Formats: sequence, C-alpha cells, structure tokens
Amino acid sequence: MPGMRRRRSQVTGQPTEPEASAAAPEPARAPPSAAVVVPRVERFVTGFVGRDGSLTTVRRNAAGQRVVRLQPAEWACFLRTDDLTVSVRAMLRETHYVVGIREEGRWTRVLWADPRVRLRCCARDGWFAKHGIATFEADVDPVRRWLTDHDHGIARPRRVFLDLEADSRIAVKAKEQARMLAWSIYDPAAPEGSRSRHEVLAEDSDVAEKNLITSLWQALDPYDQVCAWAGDWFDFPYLDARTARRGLRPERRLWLWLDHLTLYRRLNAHAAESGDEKQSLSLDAVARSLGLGGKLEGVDRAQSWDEWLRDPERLGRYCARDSELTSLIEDQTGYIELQQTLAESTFVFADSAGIGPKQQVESFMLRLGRERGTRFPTHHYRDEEEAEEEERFRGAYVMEPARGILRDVHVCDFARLYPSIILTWNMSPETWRPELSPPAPEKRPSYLAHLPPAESPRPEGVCEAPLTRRFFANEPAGLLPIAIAEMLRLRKAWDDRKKSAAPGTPEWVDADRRSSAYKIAGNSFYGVVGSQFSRFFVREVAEAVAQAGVWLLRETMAAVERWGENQGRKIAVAYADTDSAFVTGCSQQEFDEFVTWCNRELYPQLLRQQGCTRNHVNLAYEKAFRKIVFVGKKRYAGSFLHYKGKSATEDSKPEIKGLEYKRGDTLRLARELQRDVIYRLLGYRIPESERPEDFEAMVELAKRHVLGGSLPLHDVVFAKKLAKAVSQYARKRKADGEFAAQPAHVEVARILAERGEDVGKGRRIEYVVVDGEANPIKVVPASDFDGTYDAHYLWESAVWPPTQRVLEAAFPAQDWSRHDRVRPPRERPMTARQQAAAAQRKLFG
DNA sequence: GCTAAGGCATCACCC
DNA sequence: TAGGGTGATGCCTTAGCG
Repeated sequence: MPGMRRRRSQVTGQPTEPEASAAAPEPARAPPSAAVVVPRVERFVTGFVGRDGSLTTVRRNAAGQRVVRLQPAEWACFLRTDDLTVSVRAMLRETHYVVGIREEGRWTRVLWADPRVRLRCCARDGWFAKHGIATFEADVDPVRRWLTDHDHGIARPRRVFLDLEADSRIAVKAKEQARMLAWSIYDPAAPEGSRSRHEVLAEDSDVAEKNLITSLWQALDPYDQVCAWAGDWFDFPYLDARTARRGLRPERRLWLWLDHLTLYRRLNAHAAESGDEKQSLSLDAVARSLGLGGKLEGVDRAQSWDEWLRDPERLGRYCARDSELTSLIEDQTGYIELQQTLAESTFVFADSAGIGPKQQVESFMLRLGRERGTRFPTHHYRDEEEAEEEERFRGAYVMEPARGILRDVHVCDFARLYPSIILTWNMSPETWRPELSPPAPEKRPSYLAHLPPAESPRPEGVCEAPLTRRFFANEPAGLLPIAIAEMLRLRKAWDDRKKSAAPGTPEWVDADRRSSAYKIAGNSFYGVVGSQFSRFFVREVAEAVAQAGVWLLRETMAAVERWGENQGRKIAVAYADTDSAFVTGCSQQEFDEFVTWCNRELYPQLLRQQGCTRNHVNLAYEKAFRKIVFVGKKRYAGSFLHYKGKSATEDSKPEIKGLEYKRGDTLRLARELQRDVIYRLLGYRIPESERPEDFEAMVELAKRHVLGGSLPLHDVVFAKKLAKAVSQYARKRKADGEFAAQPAHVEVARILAERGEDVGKGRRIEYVVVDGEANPIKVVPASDFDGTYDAHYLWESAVWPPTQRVLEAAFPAQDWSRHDRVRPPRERPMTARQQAAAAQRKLFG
C-alpha cells in the first residue's frame, strides 16, 4: 500500500511487528544509522526536573534557538492490570497521593503526586508489597520516564571546551573560596580565528569577578555541551560555587556538563603500553603523549595569582591554550564523538552522568521493554552493606600455564564470547525458566543426597545452559538478546561502511568511531546484567552466561587433546583464559583447519545437544607467538609469529601482559630491568639470547646501579592511587589497642591531607621508602625527598623480584636466588643466653 | 623472643 | 554503581620452637 508506513521500532529501527507482510516488505537494507535516522518526533539536548517540579526539556529549533519547554513531571509506577482488585482500585482512587490511574492494556500506570510517597508505597516492604502486588519501574525518574515513553531522540549538542583559572593562593581543597581569575572557551566548529575566547579578571574585586562570571555564562549561551578536563572535579563545581557566591542564578541544567578526563580514562584504559604511560592523566601529560605539544611554557598554574598580577593577558592565553588542548585531544581521539554515538543510540544525554554503561544499558532496555510491552520490576536501592552480602557468582576459567620458554604457540579466541552466548541460548531475565532447574543438592530429600541428580529429559522449547543446568526458552527472543543483536547489527553495518570508505577519510573515521561505539555497547550488556546495582540483575542469568563460556572453552581444550591423540602427536593447550586457548605442537595451517572444524562441526553439534536453536558461537584464529614465556596466570611476554595472518617483522613489539612492566604502581627501575630482560629474551631491538650468563650480567649491572649511586627521585618513587577517600580506609586496631599501620600510600596521603593538600579519591600518592627494614616500613612523601632512600629495599623488594620471576620462568634450571639478598646482615645484640653460650664455647673451645 | 605461615586488605592487572 | 579471576605486597596474628 503506497504511502502507508509501518510503525518502526524506535529502538532497533526494525519493524515492530514480528513478521513483515508481503504488502510491506522488509525495507531495503536499512542504512547503518537506521536507529538514528528514523524520523523522531523531536530530538532533545537535555531534560531535567525544574525548580518548580515540572519536567523541563531543552532542544534547538530549526533556527538554532534554544527551546525550553515545561510540562508536568510524571512520577509514575506500573501495576499489572490483573492485580488490580476492586478494593485496590478504590484505594488508589481515594488517596490524594495518587493523581491519576491509566489502564494501558496489561499494565496500569499510576501517577503520584509526590515522589517520596511513590517510593515509600513501592518499597520492598511498602504498601503494595504488603498487599502482594508487584510494582514496576517505580524508581524511574520523570526524565527517564519521558524518554522511555516517547519516541524522542537525543540531539547532537553544540559543543564547547572550557577552562578556568582560580586564585592559586587558596589551597585546592578550599577552591570554592578562591577568586576566579580567568576563563576560556574553545569552539572547534567556529571559523578559524574566532574559535578561542578568553577573559581575565579586571581587578581584584567582587564586582569585577561578577562581571567575569556573567560574561562567561553569556559566552556559553549559544552552546549545549560544556567539556572540560577533570571538569567534574574542578571546573564545574568551582564555576557553580563562584556563580552562587556572586549572587548569580543561571539554570545550569540547560547545559550538558561533560568531564573529558573521565571519558578519556574509561575509553583509553586499554591503550596504554607500559606502566610509564599510566603515571599521569594530567591534561599536559595526555596532550604530550598524543604529540600535541604541551601547555604554554613559563606559566605555572600553581602561581596563577602572581601570574595575574604580573601579566593578566598572559594568564588568559595560558587558560585559552588549555581549552584548545582539550579540543585537540578530542580531534585526535574522537572519544566525545564516540560517546555521542552511544548516547544517541541508547537514549541517554551526553553528559558525565551518561558515560557509564549502566545508564546506557538501562535506558536502552527500558525503551525496548516499552516497545515490546514489558515493564521491569521496581529496582530497589542497595547500600554497600547489602551489596557485600550479595553472593558473587562463578566466573571465567583460567588455566595454569605451562612454564618455560615455548615456541610456535597458536592462539584462538571466541569472537564476542558473552554476547554470542546470550544470543545462542537466548539468555535473558524473562526467558529464564527457574522452575525447570533441578533442585540444588541440599534441597533434595536427605535419602537421595548421595545419588547424582536424575537426568530428566529436557522439556520442549528450551535450551540448557551447561554447568549451571539452567533452562531458557528458545522463543520468543529475549530482550537482552534483542538488544545485543541490535548492537551487533549496527556494528556490522558501520564496519561494512568503513570498509567501503577510503582509510583516513572523514567518512571512514566516522564509521570507525560508530563501529567502536556499538562494540563497546554490545559488550557492556553482560556486565550490567551481572551487576547487582542494575535493575536487570539476575545472578543466575549472569552466572549461566559465564559458565557457558567455561564450558565452551573446556570443550575446545578437550578437542585439542583429542586431535593430538588422533594424530599421535603431542598437541597441547599451554594456557587458556576466559575465551582464548594457546596451543602448541601444530603448524599454522593445521591450526587454521582445527579452528574451522570447531566452527563447522564441534560447536553446532554441542549446541544441538544443549537444545539451542541458534548458533552465534565463533572461534577465531587470532595470532601465533614465535616465542613466549609464561610467568603465571594472566602474566606473560611473547613475540609474534603473526597477527591475524599478518606476519610479524622485527619491528613488531612483543606482547606483554600483566607483568610489572605494564603496571603503573611499580618502580620505574623495576619496569626497565624487566623490559630489558624480556627484549633480550625475545630478541626485540637487542640480539636474542637464551644464555643465562647473559642475563646474569644484565642483573649484576642493574644491581650495581641500584646499590651504587645516588638515584634521582623519579627512580626511587612509588606511586599508588587512593581507591577511596582517606577517611574510608578502615583503621584497624592492633591487639595492643594501637592503630595498625595502613598501606604506605594511605599513611602518606594522611600526612598530605594534614598539610592542606587535596587528597581525594583517585589521587596518585607518591612516596619514597626510607627504611624498608622497619616494621612497618618507613616512608616519606615524594615532595619531602632529600636524597635519602633505602637502596637495599629497592633491590630486594621492588626491582629484583619482578625480573627474577621472568628469569625463573625462562630458565628454571638456573639458581637465581643469589641476587635475593643485598642488605648486610643486621648487627644484633646477643641475648643473655647467646652470650652465655658464646662464653662457654670460648672457655671450652 | 624469634620466625614462618596464613589471613586479610589493597592495588592493578587480564579478559 | 557493568562482571569475575589473578598475583604481588605489606600488615598483623598466631603457631611452633627453644
């Protein structure tokens, strides 16, 4: 029927009807951006519950003007219509707490006058629970409610980068007290020459500061999204504090506030090569690591007040350089654009709050649920205590690796293991059939306890998750699989578009970014289902996913063993972790054939036995190592033979995993020695060697270096992050009633805090060990370093052990222990008994 | 009174 | 406030010994 358009899912961009009729055929291969380009009612920049309690939505009209709309906020919950008895209906109608009841088919929407009453009535022990009535989505706030219930989209915000300078004389801790000295914004979309703007405090007065801040808010007005490096820690709260102090009351929620650093950290976590690169995430350090040059030379932010006195304009330029640098980092990484893609496809606003996967997954799933007529049970807040009581579920399998130097090790891994499992078994909270699971052994009658559980035939229409013996309905497709399939579909579509574009072109870059975004999103769904803080948390489902992975990996390992037996050769699995297996004893071509066989024969057969009607499991031959040394589980170093079929050259860097070289909390000297030894062993940049004496020489040299000279601070400093606020670390009491010593970095953080430094959560604490023999060890803040350090401790505890473990793994026959001790034996006064014994020996010889 | 072993907390990593 | 699995280190307590 020409002209008639079928309603499409706003979530998946696919027809909502399960089958496409002949009259309305499947639309021609939907463009990759289907979920994005489907016409929506409107696209919004942001939304919030305003000061007067109304839902405030923000968008731009065609002319680019900001349109702010107010409407009643819906504090809603859902009940099953079937649960509504006459008396419950009457109750709801009578109470003035409820302002509306709307029947929407299976579901009845209840609108509340007061969010607190809604929460109380729908609480775990609330009124509804007491009356045996389940509530749904009672925790969803009005903004999310509105985004879920309507087909609105997320707009592409007008973006600007911001940097602020504050009076340096006020400690960072009390930054709200410090006068604002300058601001700068950078608009990468503006014409060249007018991208950067800055303004400097005219004089040291409240009036001047008020003018400065007023002009900043005016400058921000054309924009929707404000990005700043570490903005959540400094710029945003600081701007709010100074704005309020100067008596200004702009509605800050008209903007999206995005902390560029938080985003960078999340998306760049896996990119760092060595521990060195994990040392600092300051704007300057990150810009330099990206080859963007540094900040303006000769200006010290810690001296901003003096700088302002001396040369205000210079301070302004310094400030401007920072906002520009932030923008350049985005040009280079595209992380903000990537998040924008995620935000648009999962229906979250593109601010700091939308960075986490939980927000994205929940938002997407809520809308998917609405489209499919499903509402989710009310999610109840859990505090940390409750969280700790929650039992953890069993996760992945990790094999103890073979030790020694291994050669020609072929590695296969499952493509997108957990997503493929969820799709294959149709795993989802609502497809799980708990009533089919065999009773747990302890729940069986005691007279049967000694017998293995009876193998009951699998019921029709379900598949069985291995190891956990949990059952999932094969049809209809679950919400979780639907969501993941959509992410995979979009990823594939953008991958295809990427392939058709010329590398490096804007189109290619955009496709690459979107492909990455959907990969990230697809992989995050599992984690959210496994998180007890999520509304979709079902431990049994998450465990079933992980254990199916264990089973697939074990079956693959067993197949390798059988293959070797059939061949009459020693083909063996040297190591395996979660979704990968490292195999020795075969050729590249043989391994390729093995992987193909697994995909073609092994998995289809195994999955049929489990009752699966789909198969998304796929094993890939990822890479091979010419030479590899395992130091332990999750810790190895190897040089490539090939990667995805592409042969390695002598320029190919070795792959190092888990070793101290990769860690940011180890001593620099330790990383360097370990790296040198690994490079020598693998023949990267220096001639390859397997003669222990060559390594003895390297160790001796390093030892002399550590024990010999006066090392500079950067060679002796330890750095560890505070995982929480200093006050949150438990201070134990010893048996004698005294406080027990805390980890060194926490003790140092306490000292720094007393000096007025800002030592919040996440801060890296640097310290030097001055006496490693004391108990507890004696440390000082790195800033107090005066050349004193405990060289023996450095060698024995920090530098040597990491390298020793590598050498012991590579050369188990060699005795490496002679390097263990370098500290001269302690002169100890003899005990009375020892003195007597010595005297006796002297007397009687 | 000393030492070694083991429990526990902590960090940072792998997948 | 996406998951579990892992190893290394340091602090403390305690068992074992003489």
